[in-house]
Amino acid sequence: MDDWGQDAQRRLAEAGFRRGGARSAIVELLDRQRCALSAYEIEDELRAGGRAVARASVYRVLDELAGVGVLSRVEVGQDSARYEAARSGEHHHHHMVCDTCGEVQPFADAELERAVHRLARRVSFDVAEHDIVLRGACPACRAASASV
Amino acid sequence: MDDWGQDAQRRLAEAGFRRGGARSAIVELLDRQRCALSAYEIEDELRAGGRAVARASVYRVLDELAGVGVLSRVEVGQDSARYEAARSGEHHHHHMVCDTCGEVQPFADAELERAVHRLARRVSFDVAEHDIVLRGACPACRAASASV
DNA sequence: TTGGGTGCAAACTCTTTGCATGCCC
DNA sequence: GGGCATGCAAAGAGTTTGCACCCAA
Repeated sequence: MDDWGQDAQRRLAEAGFRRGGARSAIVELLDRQRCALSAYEIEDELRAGGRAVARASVYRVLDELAGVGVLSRVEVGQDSARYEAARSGEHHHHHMVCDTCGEVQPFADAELERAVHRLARRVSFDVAEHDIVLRGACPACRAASASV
Repeated sequence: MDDWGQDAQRRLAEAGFRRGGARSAIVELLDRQRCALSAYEIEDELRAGGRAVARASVYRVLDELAGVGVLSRVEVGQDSARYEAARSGEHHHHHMVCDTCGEVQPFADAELERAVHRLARRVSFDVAEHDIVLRGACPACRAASASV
């Protein structure tokens, strides 16, 4: 499961970046996540893990990772942007966001992907990526509002 | 085509809002658009049209319109949020964004909508809305980069 | 030794809030 | 006349930039 981390480090090296402690710490943290984190969450997790990284460095490294194509930036709402490892094929997924509590859950759907790819061939743009966000109520918040 | 504007005004009134010049100017502007505008674009258009509205009022009115359910907030990238009239059924669409020049184009696809609705029944969330963003190169930017 | 990597702080952009004034009802 | 609507300015949140120091190569 740490192949993403190694792949990311390799691509950074190929792009001419040197090694650095802050960058490695961020790559390792992202490699351990199952879903997207915000920049602040990344900063907090790193500090909690005993390897604090300056906020500016967090943003710089995220930008570099996105630049070499191993990081996805996900916009799930009005709040801050989220970032997650862009793993190859089989892990491709999208997100559901709870309007009430803000919880973010990943989901994957082959039929939806097929529809997107068929559509991509018909439109005037050269489509490179796609993001799909479902918004609504998570099970917990739905239960809470139903009981009121 | 101005039924959206009237509908919006009616819903605002039902929600207990009074009438106001700034609000009317914004509703009328949004009613004339074919795709989403940013808050700054709205402010500029209004000033250019001779009915300047303070930035704070733009945001306040957009928030009120979204609150009564007649405005969609669209996140299309790293830049600012965009807003567009949420017209009923037949006008439902999503967006393609050019990574190079930032152009935003609307598109609609029935198959994609069907896939989303089928998916919505299977997931744990109560899905109320969905956003789909395609990113890539618009025809002009693709031509420009191919000729380099 | 040299130049990129990092931390710190300030700047910047977009958005929200506070308060005084003015208009709708 | 009373209270919401608006404008202006300042505050806030998230992100970016400038610069000095440090470390990898």
